[in-house]
Amino acid sequence: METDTRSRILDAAEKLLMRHGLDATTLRMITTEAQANLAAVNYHFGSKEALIEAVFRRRLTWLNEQRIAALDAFEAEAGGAPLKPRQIVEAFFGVAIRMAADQNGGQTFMRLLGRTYTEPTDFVRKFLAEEYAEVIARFKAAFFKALPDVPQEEFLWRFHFMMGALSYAISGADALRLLGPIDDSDPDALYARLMSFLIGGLRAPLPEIHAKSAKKPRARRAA
Amino acid sequence: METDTRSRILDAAEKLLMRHGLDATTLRMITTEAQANLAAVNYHFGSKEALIEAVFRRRLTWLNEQRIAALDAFEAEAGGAPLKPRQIVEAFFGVAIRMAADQNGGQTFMRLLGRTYTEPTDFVRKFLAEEYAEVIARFKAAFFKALPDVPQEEFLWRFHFMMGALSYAISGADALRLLGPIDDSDPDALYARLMSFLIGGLRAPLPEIHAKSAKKPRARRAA
DNA sequence: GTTGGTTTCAAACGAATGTTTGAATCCTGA
DNA sequence: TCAGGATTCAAACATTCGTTTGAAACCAAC
Repeated sequence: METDTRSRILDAAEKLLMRHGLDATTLRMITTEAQANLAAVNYHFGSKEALIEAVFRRRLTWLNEQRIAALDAFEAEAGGAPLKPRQIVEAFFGVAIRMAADQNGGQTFMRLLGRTYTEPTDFVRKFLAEEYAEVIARFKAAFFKALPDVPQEEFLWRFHFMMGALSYAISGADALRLLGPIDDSDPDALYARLMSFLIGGLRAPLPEIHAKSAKKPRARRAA
Repeated sequence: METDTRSRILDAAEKLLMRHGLDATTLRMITTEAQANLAAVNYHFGSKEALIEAVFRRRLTWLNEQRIAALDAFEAEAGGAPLKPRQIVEAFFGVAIRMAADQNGGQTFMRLLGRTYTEPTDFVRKFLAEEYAEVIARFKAAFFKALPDVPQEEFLWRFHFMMGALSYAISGADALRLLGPIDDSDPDALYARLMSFLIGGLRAPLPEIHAKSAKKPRARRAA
């Protein structure tokens, strides 16, 4: 390829980290795939950890900027009024699912991101928290405003469940093939499927544990 | 401890594999934690891979037997009639969430299982498919019977999403803490929360994509 | 008490890991 | 053209990995 060594290493690392995980991916695998010398990683990035961090930051910063931009657009359109839950879900998860459909590295990265969530190394969790701080705050506020009758703790759990569904939606059909033959080639279909599921879950009737919590007992339906 | 070396190794491996993943967990970490000699793993299990397989089989077989038993009970009670989706969800995910609440190893194992789903090594995927074959077949049949109006492909995706939500529900608050302070100490509450969410997602309105054929669509979409 | 099989132990094995080194090579600006 | 920083390269660095070995320790049966 014509691209420089640094970019080739980032691309190769992204792909191999997605496929084999953070620990099982060796620098020799990466530099071989990138057609670079073994020492190039330490020359360009300093260490393996710094390379991994660069791989994540390269796309994650952009992803969360897109999320915030989408939220900004909806809020400008609404002009002070609470957004519809569907819009907030679209801004957060829709952007992610669309990036996961991008065959030019976006898909690889999103799969890597999904699997990293459940195998957090300390140093990864550290800069992941950094990268997510702002977007989390913005979306929490938007959701709380849009769903005032859903207890905040309940919503946080549902958000967490939604992240899980997203992660599996993106993770590729690896685990899916346990269920049998299935077609995962249509990103538009996946987008529509996930959206329906997420909104169904988000707006499900509240569980019974909130009855004793002295809230409004008749607010059985979310929003 | 009173337990024998073999059991101590299994317990230590389960705990450390959950915390650090399959590759980052070394035999020296395991044998130190188990207060056993390094060679004990190869003596009792033959290899690191065989140990990992033993860790999974020890509890996964039992878990899936419980799932099938729960399904059997519901089906016997229904006597040929289709089950309620809520009952099938309860039999599959409820059993899992209840095992994840068991502080005596069950929680550790379920977290390990959840994270392994998104980091499948070849040999793990192999016996995971074995262990799941029967239970998947049973539950697919039950769901198809209970939800005849949901296209099978759509349901498989929803089942996949539900697995993702379960995985995150179980995975502990590691990723959750990104969202802010939250209480994950009440297993009953978690059970109720997840059930509401799953059933809400499972019964959500179908997405718009089901007009086209299952394979390559000749006409891409209706207008 | 001695035997024979089971289990534990310290030590070492070769292979693979991330990193470092210092010389070669490339490339740009004067 | 040539000097000098940027980049590449082969080789070696010290560790750590999973596994193997052979002797020591344990333990029930006779």
